[in-house]
Formats: sequence, C-alpha cells, structure tokens
Amino acid sequence: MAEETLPGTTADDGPDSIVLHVDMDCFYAACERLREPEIEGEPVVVGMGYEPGEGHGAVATASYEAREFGVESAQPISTALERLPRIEGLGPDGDPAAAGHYRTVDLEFYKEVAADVKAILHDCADVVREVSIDEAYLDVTDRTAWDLAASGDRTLAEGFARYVKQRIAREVGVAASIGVAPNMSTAKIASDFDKPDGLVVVRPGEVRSFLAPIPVEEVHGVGPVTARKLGSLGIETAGDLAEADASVLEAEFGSRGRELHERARGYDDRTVTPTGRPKSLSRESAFTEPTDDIEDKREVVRALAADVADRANSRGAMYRTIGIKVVVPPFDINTRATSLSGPVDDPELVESVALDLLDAEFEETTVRKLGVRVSKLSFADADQSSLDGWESAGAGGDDISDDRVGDGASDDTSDDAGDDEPPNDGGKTRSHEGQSSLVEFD
DNA sequence: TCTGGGGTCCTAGGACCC
DNA sequence: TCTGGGGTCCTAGGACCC
Repeated sequence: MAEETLPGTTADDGPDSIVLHVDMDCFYAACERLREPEIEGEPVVVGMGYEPGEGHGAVATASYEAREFGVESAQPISTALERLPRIEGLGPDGDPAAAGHYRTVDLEFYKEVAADVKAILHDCADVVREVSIDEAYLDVTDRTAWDLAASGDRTLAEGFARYVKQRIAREVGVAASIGVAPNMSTAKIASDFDKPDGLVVVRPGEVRSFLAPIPVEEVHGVGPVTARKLGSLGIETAGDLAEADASVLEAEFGSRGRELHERARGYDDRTVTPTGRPKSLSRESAFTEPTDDIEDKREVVRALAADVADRANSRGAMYRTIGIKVVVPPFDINTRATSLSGPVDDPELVESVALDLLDAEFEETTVRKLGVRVSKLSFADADQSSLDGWESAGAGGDDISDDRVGDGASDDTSDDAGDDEPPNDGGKTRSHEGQSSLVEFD
C-alpha cells in the first residue's frame, strides 16, 4: 500500500497531483427523472416509509425544488410530508404547485445508472476510488496538467474536468458536480462549493486562500460534535483551524485534531487508491413501534442474520466475528460481538451466535432497532490482482454452495488490509467481486 | 431533528503473553 | 505473587460519512 509518504518529506511528492472529486447531484432524484422525465423541474423526494401503513422512514434524497420547501435528506418522512404534501392523492383544495412527487428508493435501478457513470470515470482516469454510489475520486495527474490552456487563463485540468462532466451529462443524462484540486480533501470541498452542476478548480497556489473562509462544518471529518467543540475554541472557519495551535488541537481531538489541522492548511498526503474490499457487512432494521417481545426480536434477528450471511456468501466473504446491534429508546446504541477461532461461511452459525448475544443481555430490553453484522472478513481470492478484469456485476452471485469452514486451522493474525489468506480447501472457492465496486449505499 | 440503513476509523480498557 | 514494561488481540463505544 503506497499510502504514505516518508515522515519528514513534504506533502507534495514531486509535481502537484491533480485530483477530481466527482459528486452526482441529488443522485436518486436524478435517476427517477431519468425514467420519468415528466417530473423534471418539479419537487422530487426519494425515500422510504411514506406509503400508508409504514409510518416511519427517512428522506434519502430531495431535489433542489423539494429543498425549497424545507425537505432535507435524512429527515423523518413525516416531517417531509408536512412541509411538502404528496402530489398523488392531493385533496381538491390542495395546491399542486406546493406538492411533491414521492418515490420509493430503488437501489437496483440507481446502481445500473451508477455503473454507467463509473464506466466513464474509469475511462477517464487510471485510478478511481469509488466512495459511494454517487461519489468518486479520480487521480488524473497523468492525464492532464496544471498548465494554462493555450487559449487563456484556464488550466488544462479544468478543461479535462469539464470533459468528464459533459460526458456524464451526455451519455448518462445526470448532472455531476466536480471539484479539482491538488489533493483529495480540497477536491472534496471544491465539488461541494458550487452545487448543483458545479465545476470548481483550486490550483496548487490557491488552496490555502480557497479554504480560509470555508465553515469548519464543511471540512470532511468535522461533524456536529467536533464543530461544537471547535466553536467553543473560537474556531469557525477552515482559516481559523489552519491558524490554530496544532498541539492544542491534538490535545483536544487526538490524532484527528492534527489531521484536521493539516487539511485546513491544504495538506493532505493521501493518494487516491482504488476502492478496497469491505471490512464488514451488516443489516439492520427498525421496528415500527419499540418492542420488548422476545419472539419478535428473535424473529427479526433471524431474518437479519440470514440476510447478512447470504450477502457475505454471494460476495465470497468469510467472517471471523459475528455481532449484533441493539438500539434502545430513545437512541442508545449497544453492540455485542464474538470472535471465532477462524473464518467461516456459515449462515446457521451467524444466526445462533446472534441469537445468543441477543438472549444473553437483551431478552427483556425494549428495543427500537436491531442489527446483525459480520466482520474480520477474508476473501477467497485474496490477492489484489483481480482488480478489474471482471465483469458481470450482475445479481447471480449464488453459485458458491460449498460451505467451507476454516476453523482454527489458520491462525493467521495478519488481520487488517484485507489480504490475509483464508484457509483454502480445494480449488472451488472461486469468488466474484474482486472489489466491492458496486457500492450499494448512499 | 424524536432518528432509516450501511459503512469507516479511532480510542480505551482488559486479557494475556513474554 | 504486592508487582516492571512491552506488545497484541479483543470488545465496546463514539464520531463521522453517504
């Protein structure tokens, strides 16, 4: 992993890198409009749980028109409906101009659209890091340059980014915002700077001045908790953060403090690396109404366990740790996990371990939400060599039926990095999905 | 803000080993 | 057996991201 530079070297290894951060605008809503052009220009809300009888759920994506009404992503669907009624079934005295189109999340379709976008990105860059279904970093240092284009004051890099953007618009029909900068964290902020349909270029010499006025909340890695603490230290912008005393930040936030300080000063020596394999897989589900009924809880855990095991199997992943998550009202998160002596692919074990963990401590607990998770993953084709050369992202991932149990035999603690080799019995442990390229979350 | 689902990384304390 | 120090692994929780 050529991930870090030597200590003591400066952040710029050689000539300045050129990093693109590509971020699709309101991606789910854009996908819905792709197959339903009539709702172009009108408020669109994509979420779950607004159908009669569902009652709970959240907004995944709100189009900009919907945001005008105060609808935001991650908002409870009930709040969204208050602010923007659903246009279908609007009463006779309802105002259609103040109502929205609500659509249910259809991840399979969005993944198809995303695959088309990703194909373009891979065509435009040697290294692509897919962060999520609608977001990726590209290292295009070898494809373009920071030099000015012959025609004027724009850089070649800007022209390159514009080309990427136009290809996505023309070939797929969705809009992307792109940030161009000498490093990942600045590119990320740049892509956000002029959404939607933005193209923001921050040249190597301009990083520090570009970042200075940015509110700290917009720095990647600063959430509500950190922002509040920073505020109490009088740090409100990236510029303030850059000028703050690094040792104070480190005392307050640990290693993250130093990292944030560096980022605010425009240093980020991470290199764009291809998307790696997942480190954990999980499934969770909320009850409509909190419950303490042990049979209800067990039933949910059984279903989640089966789901997770199935997904791990179809991805060719074995796991060494099995855990549960129990969310207790109002919102207390408890996790419990057990590690096995060696990696397994064993649905029944996932179920029994998860049920044991549930019964051990939460038999009587009132819960709002339950989850099952497998981690310490290892993959059958453990080498990185099969990075790209595979196609067929398609569904049919169920031809691995041999349960292989790699109990204790391999005591490899080489943990980490996802390239530890699982015990391998026979040659039938083929697995697809060299990488989890179809990131299926948002 | 009364809160959905799927992830990542970091930290801290305890167990255990030498 | 009244007590040092280093290292690793494990579990649990927290913060953050999309």
